[in-house]
Amino acid sequence: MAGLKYSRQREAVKNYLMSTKEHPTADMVYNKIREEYPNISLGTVYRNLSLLVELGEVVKVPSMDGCDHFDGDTSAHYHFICTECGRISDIDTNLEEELSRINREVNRGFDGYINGSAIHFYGHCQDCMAKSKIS
Amino acid sequence: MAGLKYSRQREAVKNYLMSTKEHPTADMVYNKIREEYPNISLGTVYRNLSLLVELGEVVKVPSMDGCDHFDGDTSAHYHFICTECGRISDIDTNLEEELSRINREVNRGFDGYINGSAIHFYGHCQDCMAKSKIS
DNA sequence: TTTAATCATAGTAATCGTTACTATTATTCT
DNA sequence: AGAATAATAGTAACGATTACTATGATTAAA
Repeated sequence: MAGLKYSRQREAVKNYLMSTKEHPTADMVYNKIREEYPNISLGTVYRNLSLLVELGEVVKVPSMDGCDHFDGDTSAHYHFICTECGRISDIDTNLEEELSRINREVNRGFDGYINGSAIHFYGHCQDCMAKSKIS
Repeated sequence: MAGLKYSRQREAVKNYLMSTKEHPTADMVYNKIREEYPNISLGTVYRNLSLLVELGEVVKVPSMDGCDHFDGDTSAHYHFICTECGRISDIDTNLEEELSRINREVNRGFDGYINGSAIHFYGHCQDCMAKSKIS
């Protein structure tokens, strides 16, 4: 009744996302998977990405560049977006304490009910800092 | 040399955004302004919105629904997104202290340089909570 | 206050990420 | 093996946004 069948393509998408720290877009996933399955279709990539997000096996990451990025690491962590090059990287600092305190604090003064929050960070990545020092 | 000329349309866009707490999309702005200027073009709205964002007179707000929302209130505040109806509302709690502490803490363990962060909150707005109690 | 320069506009076409559709292929159940 | 059904490839459609172009408005100078 669940009706979910195995597919090589879906497995390849998931494996790739779990193996990289790149936070790729759908198109980047497509191009990577195409190395192994040259005629996978872009639609298949999109469909499997949203399926995996629904299943909670993959996470959708916000970005500056207007298109969705994906992350196979579903553990609690946060993202840094370089305002120079747009690259997304992981923040490893544990913020669960602070964030749940903030959630409680904000909930106290709020009409509705808050059950989650998202935080992300902006700045210059290591590479872009190095580059700007040279020039 | 700055070359920025006055335009009624731009002023209307800015005034509307400063007068509402709705966090409208470009299309919503377009429909509102059309009441006063029936043949303003959608492109004009988009162009002025990004211009105003560049000038820092308006702020772009992230959302669930895939399209940009705008806010004429540029003071430090945060946003709540209702996961039921998608509506965006303001959070008035002051979090500057907590957030700058978090920024410092995260910066300590990070390769690049963090100069900002964004936080937003998810949950059910007052209206949607009322509705779900009825049914 | 005409003139010249240039910015902004309306209207339309093009772009880009994403989703929907359809006939075919793969997986699963019996 | 065969029937049932989910997943695929390929393509068309979609919606938000951007680009283009000829016309109109604003500014600065004569």
